[in-house]
Amino acid sequence: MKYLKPWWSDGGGLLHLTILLSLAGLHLDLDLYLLLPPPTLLRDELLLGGGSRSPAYALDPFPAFGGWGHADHLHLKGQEQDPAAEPEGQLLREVRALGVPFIPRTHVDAWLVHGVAAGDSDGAHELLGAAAAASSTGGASASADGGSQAAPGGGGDPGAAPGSPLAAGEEEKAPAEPTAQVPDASGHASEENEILRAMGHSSQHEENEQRVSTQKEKPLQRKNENENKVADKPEWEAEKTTESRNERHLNGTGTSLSLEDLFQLLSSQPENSLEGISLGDIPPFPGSINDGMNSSAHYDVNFSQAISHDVNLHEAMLLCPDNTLRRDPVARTSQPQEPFLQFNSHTTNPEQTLPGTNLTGFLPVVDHQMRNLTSQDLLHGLDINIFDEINLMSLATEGFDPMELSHLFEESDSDSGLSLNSSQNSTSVTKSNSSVCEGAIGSSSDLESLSQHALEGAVGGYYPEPSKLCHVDHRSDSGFHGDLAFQHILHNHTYHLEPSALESTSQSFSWPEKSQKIRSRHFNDTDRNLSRDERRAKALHIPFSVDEIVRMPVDSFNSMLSKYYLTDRQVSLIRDIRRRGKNKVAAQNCRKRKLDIILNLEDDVCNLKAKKETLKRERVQCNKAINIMKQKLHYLYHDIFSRLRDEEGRPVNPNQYAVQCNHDGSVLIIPKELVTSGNKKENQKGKRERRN
DNA sequence: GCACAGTGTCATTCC
DNA sequence: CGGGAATGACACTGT
Repeated sequence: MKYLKPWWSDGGGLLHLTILLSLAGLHLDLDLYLLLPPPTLLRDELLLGGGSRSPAYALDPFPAFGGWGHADHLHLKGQEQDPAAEPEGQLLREVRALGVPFIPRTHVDAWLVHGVAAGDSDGAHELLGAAAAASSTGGASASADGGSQAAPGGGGDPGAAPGSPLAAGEEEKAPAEPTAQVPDASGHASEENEILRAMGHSSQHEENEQRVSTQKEKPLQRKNENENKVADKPEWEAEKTTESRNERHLNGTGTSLSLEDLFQLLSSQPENSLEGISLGDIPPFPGSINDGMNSSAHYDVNFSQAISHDVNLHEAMLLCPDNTLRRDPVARTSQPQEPFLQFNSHTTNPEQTLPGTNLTGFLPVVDHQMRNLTSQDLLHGLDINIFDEINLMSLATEGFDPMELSHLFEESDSDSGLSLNSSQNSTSVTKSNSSVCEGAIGSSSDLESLSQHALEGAVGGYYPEPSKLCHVDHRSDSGFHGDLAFQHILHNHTYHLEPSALESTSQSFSWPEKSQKIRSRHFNDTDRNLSRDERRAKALHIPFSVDEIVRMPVDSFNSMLSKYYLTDRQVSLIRDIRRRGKNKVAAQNCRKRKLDIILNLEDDVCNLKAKKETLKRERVQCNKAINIMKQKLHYLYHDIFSRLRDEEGRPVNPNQYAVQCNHDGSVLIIPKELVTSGNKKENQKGKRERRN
């Protein structure tokens, strides 16, 4: 709480406060979701005519610091606004159709109170008590109003609102753990249980609301898809422009008292609570966050990029390794584990303090987990990769940026497309209209599923890995889970998740030291069914399947590109997909052909070998025949000469005479000398003839 | 841990 | 000249 003034006086929103506190201690990250825009933003929106839609902004939390000027007017509007009077305003429809997160006001209030308690200030108890008492007037209705408002807002994703039956089912377990394992909390166990039960009811109520909103959401999404074909602005641009609008819905209606009173109490706090604190004590935010106002705009407007905060936190950590990002020992020893205890002990009316929020069942669990970890324990496990993953998450949550996504995919190419989990996750979404939010809180297992579900929704098909949330989760205390609940508002319900994927995804929740390992395993499990191009296509919202893109004839392909409005990135990706697809088929054919050639050659070799054997056998047979003929000739010779007699009647010596057969058929017995000489002459004659 | 096969992709060439 | 096929080379993954 001490850090409130510098930021507030700087014009920034409460969000700054939470960021600052998150730097000093992990327990305050939750407050990142308190979207209280700086006065300039509010005025801008007023000028734009959006003020009437943002009762949440109607609050003037800084009366002691000058206020916003229009606060009263806005406040009246916000309180007068009847959810039924504007059930589906165009703006709201646009926002929901774009799947932009929508945070029920009640949750914001709950987190605010929680964040205050986590602030570990002496005045926090009083503030909490006062806030609870103040919210008792509007808190009860806030639970209902906030829930009803959350439903349409969460309509961007059926599981948007954290309320869920699952949470209700787990709510009995959740409170028991911290109570049993943390003796300090035993004194407040009953109060915790009451709170949790109360919030379980609220979450149940919200779930019912979400079911209604989910049905409304589908046609809206279709409408949005159709509009995308015509609209020049891609979704991600539209989302950016509508983020501020979404934020207006964050607080919903009805519970402004709790916030307002709290702020008044804060402003009326003695200055000693702010003593010794200056901006100089606060490590500057690097990068885009240059000053309080800018950072305020950055964080407040893009409340949905809760992870983005973490990215900046990471950057700050990198730039200021010795700064207070790592909680100082004093803070570590003095602050840990107190927030929830304080919160519980000083929340006289749980239902009003945390109206209708699913955080109820969740907080004790997180608390329990956090109790077992020091802030350093949590931060030590965070490496660059984790923050890079968080970057992915930020992409998913903040406006859809095809360029960045594409870069991400390119970077992830080497890791088997780590990029993203995709389609499989979404099945859980469709499945989890009831379960997504249910898991919102309830138990650690629910938390796992929640982290998964929340990821699924990121941005239409582009789903960061659940483990990323896990990393963030470790540092961000329960606040982040609130963001988790927001993330799945962006669900794209067009993708399917296999049941096995659900199981695997639930395993993805782990603490940092294990997350990398499990992350890769999870990715392998969940992303196995999608090629990289398919993931890329979904990430860029390519309205065609990869198969279509690849197999389509050239003419159809070109006409398709000209028929639909596609960004350069989309066209480039489509052409790449087609090229790679064609080449992939070509490579397959090439290999098949090569294999066929090899097989054919092998067949040829076999045939030739067989032929060789046959020829060998024929040769042997011929040789045998020749030998037989020689033998017969030899016998004939001997037979002839045995019968021949010379002029004196003596037998003719076969060694001196030879039988010569002439061409005319005559047979002569001539001396071998003549035969040899005659043969020589004939040979010489033949040679001469051949020479000539 | 290594070898190997299968696969996707890129670069290049050819048709 | 553009698109696609063919193919060598490389990297990655699973067995």
